[in-house]
Amino acid sequence: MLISKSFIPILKNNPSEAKIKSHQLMLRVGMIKQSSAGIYSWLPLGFKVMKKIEKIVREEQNKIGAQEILMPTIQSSEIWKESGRYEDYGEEMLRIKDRQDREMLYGPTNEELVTDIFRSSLKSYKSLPQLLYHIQWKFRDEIRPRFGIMRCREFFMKDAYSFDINDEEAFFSYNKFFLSYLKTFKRLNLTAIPMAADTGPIGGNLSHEFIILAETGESKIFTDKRVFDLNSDGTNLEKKSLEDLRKKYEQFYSVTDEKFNKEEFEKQVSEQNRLITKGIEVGHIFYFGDKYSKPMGASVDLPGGKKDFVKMGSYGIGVSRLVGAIIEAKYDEKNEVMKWPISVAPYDIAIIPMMNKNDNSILDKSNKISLELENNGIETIIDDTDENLSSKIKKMNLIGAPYQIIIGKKTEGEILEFQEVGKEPQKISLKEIIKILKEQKVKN
RNA sequence: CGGAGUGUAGCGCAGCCUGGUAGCGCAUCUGGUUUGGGACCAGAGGGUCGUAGGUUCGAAUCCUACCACUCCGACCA
Repeated sequence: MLISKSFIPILKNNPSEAKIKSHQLMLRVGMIKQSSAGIYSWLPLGFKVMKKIEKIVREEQNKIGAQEILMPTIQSSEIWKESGRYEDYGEEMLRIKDRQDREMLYGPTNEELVTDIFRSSLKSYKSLPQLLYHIQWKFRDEIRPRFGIMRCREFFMKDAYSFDINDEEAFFSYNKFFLSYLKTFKRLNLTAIPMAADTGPIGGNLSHEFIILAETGESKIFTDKRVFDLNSDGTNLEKKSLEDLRKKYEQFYSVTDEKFNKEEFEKQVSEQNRLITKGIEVGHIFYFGDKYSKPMGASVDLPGGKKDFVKMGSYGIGVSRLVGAIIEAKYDEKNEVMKWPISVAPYDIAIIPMMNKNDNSILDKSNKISLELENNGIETIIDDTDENLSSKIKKMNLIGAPYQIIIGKKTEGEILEFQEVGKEPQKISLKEIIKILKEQKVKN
């Protein structure tokens, strides 16, 4: 991509309305544009990142056998009346009337809709388990939207739903998502900690929030530092292996303030292991049994000829929120340097030519290098404007490609000035650069 | 919803108190000089001052209502 042809409206000043760094960067570098309170348009740079996050989320859902569907954003109030949540959900639900005066709503979540889909199609225990997910816009009419896309009204979310024959199988499904979430966040280069959580209006009694640490987070968390040393390596999709994984995490005290109990915390966690800080909720999983299947009559025939309501869980990841969450974790606002994890970077490498009006050779060389990189599956962005070096570097630092090449009169032959953002520059050949980036991309 | 603010050019702001028809920096456009860490010179374009009323000879400025947005709080997969 050539900067001169791109739609990446960069501002020199921070817009005054943005108070946290993800919001500042996103407006500054033209990733989003506010449309009204808590509602945003996604411009090319931001959309690219969000799409890459979505892709990773999708891949990790597919890996545990979940199947993708797409439900509408507008739902009928009927099914919500069936579940009883039409009244319970309150002002946060955006209610709309169509021309026939029917009560509709913009979906804040999809338990009812997916339960309706399930009950009308599947009747036998033999069809279970079923894991369905979709990635779709949601709307929650927050009292006070804030922090840009971190707490907005319209947002992009992956929500999955599990259907099982009994509790044991349902916990098995739950644990699959538990693993899937750990793997997803790891690929996004985030350390997300599963924490015991409140179930809120979704209901149920088993729930984990996945939280990443960030000063600007809205959730207060109390945890045992040792939980950060854990990972999901070696876990497979066997029932036992998944149970062990959850136990491994649950052995350490780790909760948000809703579930905080000072006595327990002090009893279970030695003083040097205590960590009280703030975090951003990026995922939330729930088990709620027959909370929806019962009132909505979603049952299957059992082997003995009896019927029972299916046992359900739901599993959310805030895809659009993750864009902000990654920035909160990775943006060095003091030096104005963003470095996207290569798995979601809008561009893999930035090429910075030092232009000379009377000599096109440097730009030609840059274009050749770019083509070569693109042919190897590496996404490039070239600043082909005639600004000076410093201003180009500052701009690229905000765009956040994790690698940069500078090409100018000092460039000698095939040896290029290559730098991983935040590390020492090195002089290596294009071949070596391609090798390094390919390796990084495969790894992530 | 309670409290506090803000609304003037794409972004950041001044002007308002003390009324006389709008200004600065950045960005944009033209020409030129530059180009190894946010360059310089010369010129240009862009705003019915959030909206609607009112007061006044005259309103960005004073008054009223409304709208939008921001912040704090309550709220929150």
